[in-house]
Amino acid sequence: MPSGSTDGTAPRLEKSAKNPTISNVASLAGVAKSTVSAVINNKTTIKESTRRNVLRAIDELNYRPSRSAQRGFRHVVQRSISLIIKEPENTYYAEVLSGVQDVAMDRGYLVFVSSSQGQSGLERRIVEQCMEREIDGLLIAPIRNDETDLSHIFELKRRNIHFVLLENMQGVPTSLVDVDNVKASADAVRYLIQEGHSRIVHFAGPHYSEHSRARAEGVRRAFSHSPLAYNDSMIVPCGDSHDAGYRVGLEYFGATLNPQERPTAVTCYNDLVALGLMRALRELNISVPDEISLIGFDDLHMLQLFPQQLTTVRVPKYEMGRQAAELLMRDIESKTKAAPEKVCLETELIIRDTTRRIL
Amino acid sequence: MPSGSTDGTAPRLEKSAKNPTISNVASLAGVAKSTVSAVINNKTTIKESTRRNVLRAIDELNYRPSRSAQRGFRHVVQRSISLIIKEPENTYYAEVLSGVQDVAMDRGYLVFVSSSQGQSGLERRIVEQCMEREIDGLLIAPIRNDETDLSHIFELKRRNIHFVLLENMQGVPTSLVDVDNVKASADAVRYLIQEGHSRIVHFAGPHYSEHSRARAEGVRRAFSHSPLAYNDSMIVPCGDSHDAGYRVGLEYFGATLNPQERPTAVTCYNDLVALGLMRALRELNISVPDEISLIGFDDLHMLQLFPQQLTTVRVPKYEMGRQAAELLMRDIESKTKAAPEKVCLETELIIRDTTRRIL
DNA sequence: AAAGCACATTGAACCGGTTCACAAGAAGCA
DNA sequence: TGCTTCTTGTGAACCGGTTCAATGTGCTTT
Repeated sequence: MPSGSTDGTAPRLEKSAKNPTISNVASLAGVAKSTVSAVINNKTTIKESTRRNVLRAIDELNYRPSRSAQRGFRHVVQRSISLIIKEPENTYYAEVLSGVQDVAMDRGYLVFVSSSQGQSGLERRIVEQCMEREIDGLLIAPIRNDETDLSHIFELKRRNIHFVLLENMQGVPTSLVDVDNVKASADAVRYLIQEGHSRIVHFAGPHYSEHSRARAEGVRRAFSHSPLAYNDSMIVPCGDSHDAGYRVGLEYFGATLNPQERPTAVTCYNDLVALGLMRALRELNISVPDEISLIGFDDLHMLQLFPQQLTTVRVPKYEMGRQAAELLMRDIESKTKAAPEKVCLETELIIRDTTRRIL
Repeated sequence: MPSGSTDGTAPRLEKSAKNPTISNVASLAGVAKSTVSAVINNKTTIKESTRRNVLRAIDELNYRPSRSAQRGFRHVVQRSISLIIKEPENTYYAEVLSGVQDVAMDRGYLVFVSSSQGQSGLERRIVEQCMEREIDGLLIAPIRNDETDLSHIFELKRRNIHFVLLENMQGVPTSLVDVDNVKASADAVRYLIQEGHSRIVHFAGPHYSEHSRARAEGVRRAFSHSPLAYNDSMIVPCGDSHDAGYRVGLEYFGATLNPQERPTAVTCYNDLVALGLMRALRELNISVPDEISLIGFDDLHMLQLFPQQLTTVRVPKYEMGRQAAELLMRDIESKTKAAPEKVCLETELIIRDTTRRIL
């Protein structure tokens, strides 16, 4: 009996807008599910007329096979990880990604990159989405590190999903790859002090970010180890974008144009802020480094493009990506649960053209 | 009988390294699969002792639920799309992503970004990986547009998977969002000719890229509509990175230091190349724009950061991202197959500080 | 006409979870 | 003791595909 009801189940073709299944196609074409499956998978045993018949039914229903059922649940090693970055416009993450991707490719993994756009709500949604999928592990550059809701992170732990952080999160005992931000920032300030600067300020990043707090803490620490006095007005709230650096720079230095009062040196949360600030100072006709010395943080690859070479703290971004990916994959591939591992990489202060000795 | 074999199936616990399933856990704990499922999903109807017993078994086997079977195949709207970019270090894509993400968020979609790192083999692998997953559609900035193997693209069509290109691919009839690169490039050259330049060259991008070929073609076209003669040496093979612009610039202008012979203006494949070239010219002590006028392409947001403002062709990157995402989502959500749609956005030549009138 | 064979198609079992009606045992109550 | 109610756990059915042994059909061959 070549036509009629196919399987035991008789999935009638509802005219509603639900997504069609292989059974709908089979019943419309008057064949068995397995025949439809064979057509879809280009098996050679299908008669041309049957194939056309089935294809017509597929087309009529606009059928698309569900990928979640595709492999019959056979245990497929998916070999993919997801990297969650904060901000794609910061090429910092492009350099990290490069390291991640190199390791991943070597080991046959694919890397998905999602941007949380600096919004922690988005970070949560991305993490949740990753949990829904067959993703073997996550690398996360977390946005917040304060007392806000970290439940998505704990959910990852509860579900035994592997992840490695690219920035410390207090109270989350997990693997981590980072640099010693406090020390690196303190080194930069100490250098300025050595060079004779005494009026130094720090253009700080977002208050909720761990990197930002650590770098501000570094400034404090450098002063406390020096004869100079520290006070809180040395930390200027700014942000993490070049736009923030530009706007805050314009406002801050536009207000005190008297060279006797204003700082002689600024350390910045990151290179982008420093570049934005440089632009503001250029507009205000304040010379760098003659009137103000400037230090960035990260040593972005693109600094090379600028005519004036920024003094900055080099962060081994590519290497961080590599090591984080390696850590993650070791976790994924070891069948036993490994203890969280913290990797701390070295930074280096790169002296270039935006700092000058005073007196 | 509270303990013993559970279901009809008796999945014995192999000591091999295979991934454990919920049945293995159930049989080890001596309960039904459904009980294990209830524990995993934090149902309240489970006695504390049972819960602990099951959790112990889960822990012992190091069990992780398979996410592909998680939702019982109920028709879940995944609502996620994947954006495949060429090169993360080019902030061009960060701006496109921004537009994509804004539309996607509005509509409840999540965006995965993958970088093909300029390697077409990687692009293929990423596309294949996306096909394996529950991804509703793809936005692709294709690397190559020559006669190489495009089977992964055709496979997408065959499988009825929605995708929109961000750069034309010959012979692939599909939806597309782009600008008129030929016209935009010709406009730039025409402007230079109007300003009195006659020795103009174009630093071209990779030969296999459609954008690159279209922009070179624009140069040709501008000359053919002018009294000046075109010849092929006006197209200088370069690349798409600032590094390429720098190296080729050093070589090209290092070779002909005589100002009488060398070009007075250069149009570049993109802004990155132009910035790299500017750096090379700076090192060669050739003044921009006094000795050489320079035009970029893209109008990257980060151009603002530079002391010298680059004249360039503005490409509406954010808008391209928005429109491509909207096109894709319309495709995804319409049950019927829509005809491919080509969207062509407007460009604008932005005159800034790197071009000058001659004579 | 019977046997043999290739080809095309089928249907049941399966993948690894979730769901839910129902059952068994304990506790409460008359 | 008998009846109801509550708590806890069960097992079959199901999700949407794939797989493969078995079956049916038509064509040759003997």
